[in-house]
Amino acid sequence: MSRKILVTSALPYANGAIHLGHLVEYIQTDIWVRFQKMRGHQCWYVCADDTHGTPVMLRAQAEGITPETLIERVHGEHTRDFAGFHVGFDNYYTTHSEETRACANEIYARLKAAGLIETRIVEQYYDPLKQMFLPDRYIKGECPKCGASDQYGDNCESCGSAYTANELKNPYSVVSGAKPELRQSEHFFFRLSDRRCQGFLRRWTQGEGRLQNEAANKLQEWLGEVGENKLTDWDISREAPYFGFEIPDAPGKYFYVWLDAPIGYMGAFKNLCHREGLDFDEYWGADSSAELYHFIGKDILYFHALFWPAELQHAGYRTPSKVFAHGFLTVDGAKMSKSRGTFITAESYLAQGLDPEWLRYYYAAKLSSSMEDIDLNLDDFIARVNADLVGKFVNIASRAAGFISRRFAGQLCTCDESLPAIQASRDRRALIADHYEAREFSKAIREIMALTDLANQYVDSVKPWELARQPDREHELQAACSNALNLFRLLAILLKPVLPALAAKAEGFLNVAPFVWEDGGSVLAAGHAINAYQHLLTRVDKKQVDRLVEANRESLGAPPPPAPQHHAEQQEKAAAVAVAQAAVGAGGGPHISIDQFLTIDLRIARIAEATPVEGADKLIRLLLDVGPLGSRQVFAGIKAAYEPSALVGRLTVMVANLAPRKMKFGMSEGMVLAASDADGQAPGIFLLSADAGAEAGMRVK
RNA sequence: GGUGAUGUAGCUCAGUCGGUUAGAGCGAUGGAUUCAUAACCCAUAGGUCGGUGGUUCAAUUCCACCCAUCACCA
Repeated sequence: MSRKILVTSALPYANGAIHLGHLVEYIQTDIWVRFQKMRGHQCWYVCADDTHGTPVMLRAQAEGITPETLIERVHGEHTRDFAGFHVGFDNYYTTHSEETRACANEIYARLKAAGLIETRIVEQYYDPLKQMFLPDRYIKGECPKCGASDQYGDNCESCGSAYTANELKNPYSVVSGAKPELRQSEHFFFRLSDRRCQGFLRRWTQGEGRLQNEAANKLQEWLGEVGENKLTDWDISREAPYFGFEIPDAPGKYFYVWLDAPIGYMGAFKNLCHREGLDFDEYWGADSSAELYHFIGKDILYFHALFWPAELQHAGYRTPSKVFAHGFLTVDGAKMSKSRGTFITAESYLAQGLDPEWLRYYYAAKLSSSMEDIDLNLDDFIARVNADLVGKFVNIASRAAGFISRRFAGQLCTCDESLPAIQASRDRRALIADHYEAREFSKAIREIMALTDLANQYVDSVKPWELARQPDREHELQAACSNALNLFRLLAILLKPVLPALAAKAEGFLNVAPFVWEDGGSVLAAGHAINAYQHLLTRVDKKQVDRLVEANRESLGAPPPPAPQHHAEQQEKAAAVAVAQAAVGAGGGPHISIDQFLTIDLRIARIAEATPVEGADKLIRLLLDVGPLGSRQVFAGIKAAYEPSALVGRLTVMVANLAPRKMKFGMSEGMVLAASDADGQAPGIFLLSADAGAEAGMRVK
């Protein structure tokens, strides 16, 4: 029975290059789609560039071109990169399209009619020179807590504290350098907190198989307990100037980029419908019986499992059948890093001459249905691709083809279907199909490689090279090689979703029509003639990988990389975080200047009160007397080592300018210093003391 | 601080609804072989299953705590 399936991958932002992190998702999706198509289902795979928003607008200005020119260029780059990795979209479109605009307007109008759009006054910074409202990450200033300069509008790289842009001291616009002013404007909100949305989402998110268990649990957390409503309304509008869709009944206001991004799925499909003569409503109508799947990264689960289904539901469309979230990519166990050269773009991978199917295979061998991160271990990548694909899989064809071509004019004889290796391939087909269907690609690969081992063992057991020396055993030789090539064919069919180009070469070599899944149930007929064998796949050379890393390495001091695989405006924030982490990274590493040290305001503090904290195992609430600085409440995780009453009256050292932190139990306004052995070799926590004569409030330096 | 995930051989990972000697592939070592891009085949070595306690006749598997990494929340 043929299914009607529509599949999407998340839309990459039109402001940057595709890199290996992105490719996890597109390759995962593509493998799944190719599998569905091989099985004869009607499966459409659409995606698009996510083109709107402030970053695209500003980047275009910086380059002196229009946003339209920028996104057109990036669309070309993305299309090229995806094609290079054999990602077979049926349509790779753009959100900057009339189809997407029409869908966005329609959804907005319906939500408004349903009473789910609300107007509110929002106060935010405005750049008077540039004449635009500034997103938090386009404002810099001095940290309100530690005074560090050049900090972003949402948190401080220096002390790590979080705050709002309005709290920054001496703020300035990153765009123009001007001092921003606070201005009010009217924004539109999607009322996610509405009873209808909440009720619907509680049911929807718990739907059978709708989300991975881990994701469903996370959603449960976001939704809160029954009766409690933790959802907050979503600001979906932005003021001009903004690159995006103007809201129909609100001149000068635009849809926030994240509103029209998922709607881009519909726009891309609508465009495909036009081209292929498909019925849009058959896939998106409220009563659609087609299947709709979104592959996404775990970072955008919130948008796809809350906003998006709630929007669709209340705008009268069908909601997604399932949302598949995957984890992030690490390289050699760490976040991708430009300074280490592990922030590798798709373009450079291809330009350095690496085979895209090596990466497809490696990812497949690592991917499961869970949201766990996957690691690209470069040494393992080389070893695994070479051993599995070249040493085992391709080797089967290579070791049998020569005899068939030279001795039998390319002709095969009857395949022995009772052979254990052939039987095993047959027996495992259904299981492997289940693994593909369930996105358990690593399990599928494990099974296929076990079959590949069987095939090589078979060849070894019949020893064609010995048969070849015995003239009276010609037929045995032909039979052995025919069996081997049939085994190769069966394996190539099983691997085709992962290795489409290699499968195509195999089809050419075996002189057969493009494989479909059902072909795995048959063997090549006696008398079938194959073509001459040519190498199907080369080995990965470690030097190539080294060169790739070198080509992607940026010298220290270069601007921080965008976040590994985040989307749209989230990129900016992650970049700031990355810098903060790099600063503290190399344990014990770089020196700091005396000035940097002096930014930490250490003070002698007298413990005025010390009480246990109800509900916390490790915390003691301290009230510290800091002399002229007054008194501070600090929560310290030292309960394991100290009895609260024993602390009262003693002097210790505190960080007085640490950003206050709102904790479950109240504000913590600093921290006290204590020693402990990070390795746990010498257990215990040891609070610092001051020698006699020190007084509360004295500076420590 | 809370919640969750992860932590199994040098590497990448399975697995254990508690039960005799914990598995695979790669890598290493030894052997065999030469059809195949020195690939393949056979064999061997290598793990106190993150740590400490507890429950149990029995725990890597269950529970508690701790450590490390990551994520989310506040």
